[in-house]
Amino acid sequence: MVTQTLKQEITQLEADFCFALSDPTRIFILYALNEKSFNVTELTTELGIPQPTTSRHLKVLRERGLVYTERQGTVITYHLADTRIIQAMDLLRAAMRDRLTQQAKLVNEISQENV
Amino acid sequence: MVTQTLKQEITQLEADFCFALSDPTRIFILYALNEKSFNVTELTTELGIPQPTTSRHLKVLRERGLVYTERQGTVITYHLADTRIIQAMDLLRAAMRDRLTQQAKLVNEISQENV
DNA sequence: TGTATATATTCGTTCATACGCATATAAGAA
DNA sequence: TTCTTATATGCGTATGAACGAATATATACA
Repeated sequence: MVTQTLKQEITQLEADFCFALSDPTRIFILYALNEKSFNVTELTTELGIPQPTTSRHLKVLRERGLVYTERQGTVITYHLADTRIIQAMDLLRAAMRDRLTQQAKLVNEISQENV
Repeated sequence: MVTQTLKQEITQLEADFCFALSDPTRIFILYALNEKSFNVTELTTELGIPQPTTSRHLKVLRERGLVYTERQGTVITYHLADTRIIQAMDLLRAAMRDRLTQQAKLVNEISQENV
């Protein structure tokens, strides 16, 4: 079936995309790039990590199309490819926040019952 | 600095959340649960994978709060915890789709130039 | 050409995940 | 209790990612 294969391809792509988002450093980079574009050295300073590490994370984001680059001489500036990525992250964060609040409420209720 | 630590904690949580989304099978499960709730056996049939595999994926989703469960006798029904997860995925898919379209356009233009 | 700066890659190691397979646990029914 | 069905977990293995450290590549400039 084509449909089945297509479905698998899409979810695979989606998983690839999400994988890029599954690292704190990369999330941080994306939020930073949402504010303004940065080059590798600037990002390295912002993150306080070794430059090779920054480059490697950027490679992951670049290869999967979450960021794109622009070269000016030796300096390569990284840009956020699509603001919907941040919008998606914001939605997830909102869902996450509500879950934590709800959990806290539950814990509270249980400790009340045990008084 | 508290702010720095807090920021790290949030991005870590966010990464955890995104990690749950970084597997095709789990994405498939979430879309399925967005249509209606399923128990483990039903999902196993839907996915065409071994039952232990389904259970393990569900565990990942459950532990990170993307789904929740309800027990009726021996049957455990899984529910999507928050529809914003699907909304976020839809945003990412839209961004992904546009990126692929744009790539295809570029490839096209390049092959035109070479005629 | 050589040098300096910016960025990317390689290598080796460590750690985490996914999966198949077998098995364990949980709940209901006989 | 035993049996059956539903779900979860343990074990061993293979694969993949992250990272530190060193090094390679690329561009500009003298």
